[in-house]
Amino acid sequence: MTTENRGPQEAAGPDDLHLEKFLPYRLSVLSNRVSNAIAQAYGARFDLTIPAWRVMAILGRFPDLSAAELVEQTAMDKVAISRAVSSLLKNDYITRSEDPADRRRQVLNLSELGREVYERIVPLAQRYERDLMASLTDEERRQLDSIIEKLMDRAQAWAESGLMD
Amino acid sequence: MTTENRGPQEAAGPDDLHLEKFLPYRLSVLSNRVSNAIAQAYGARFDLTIPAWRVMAILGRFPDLSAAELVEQTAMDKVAISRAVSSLLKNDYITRSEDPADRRRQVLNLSELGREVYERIVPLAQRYERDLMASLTDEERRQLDSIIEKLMDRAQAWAESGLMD
DNA sequence: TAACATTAGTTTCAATTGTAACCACTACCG
DNA sequence: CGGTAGTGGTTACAATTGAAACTAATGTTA
Repeated sequence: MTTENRGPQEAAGPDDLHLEKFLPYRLSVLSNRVSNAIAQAYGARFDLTIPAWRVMAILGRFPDLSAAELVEQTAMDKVAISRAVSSLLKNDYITRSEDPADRRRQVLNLSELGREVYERIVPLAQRYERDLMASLTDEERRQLDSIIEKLMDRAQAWAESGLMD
Repeated sequence: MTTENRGPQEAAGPDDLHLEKFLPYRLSVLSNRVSNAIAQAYGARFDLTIPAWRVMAILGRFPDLSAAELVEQTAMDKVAISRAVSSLLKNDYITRSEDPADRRRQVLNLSELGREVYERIVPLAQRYERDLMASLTDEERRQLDSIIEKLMDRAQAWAESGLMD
């Protein structure tokens, strides 16, 4: 019932696309598997979505950011940030205060409660990451780091100049 | 106005999470950048969503699959497949015929038109992939391949056994 | 300082996605 | 056979997401 053993019916020519070898596809499957597993772990425990957790993760390291600065840091778009912020406010995980110097700007921070949650999630997230990393050698970890960097730059370049249109 | 030069206000302790170094996060950003860029290229030209294109990519190589077999091949869920299939039928990119041996089962194939589109998209997708790969050395490409394989297996293991709960 | 452009953030509405319930059919078991 | 369990696939409905319009404040120019 699997397609692996359909042998003769396979119709791949030289110009065919082998989805299972196609990097963008593999990245997508890998990324979804990993993110969903982790999100399930903290989502269930603390009522957090992925975007909300990302906002907390950034605010945990960089206090006093505005929504626009979160956009920069997270590569999320401003609507997603706005929604994450309002759900975090509802949970009392963050606080928001006006910047007197620019009354459009809102300064965000983890609340007491938010920091407690943050400090419980961090080790949990790190546990998943360590578990992933444990399947690699030191050497491979270094390689992966530099490879991701390169791919990221390349993909970034596409976005900036309609290069591939 | 960037957060890079906020220097002294950074509050990272030893147990903090450095999102920008956190593998799951980096994978997610990379994967989204890459997939979105490519999807934009073929989506605009041929009115295809990512799931629909994936279905075509598989049918291009493996004719006569059922929806369930597509689920296996693509790691998409059956609702997504069902929707992709119905949109592809609407576009006349695929054909569907009943399996007389099991009347629940529907046999899917690229139509004439679908195959034409497929054959125009394949090189386009490959161009993006090659462009990505071109930023790596041969050695790095091999490394990446094997690293992804390992990470995939690990993440798969999470799903199968509630290992990390 | 009036007019216009820009920036911060939110709201709205439509499209996409995920979960669960559902029909139709086949397989198994007494 | 008749009943029940399992499979293939779709539908329905709720939650998520994205694009664009909008409000409010600041900055800029004449």
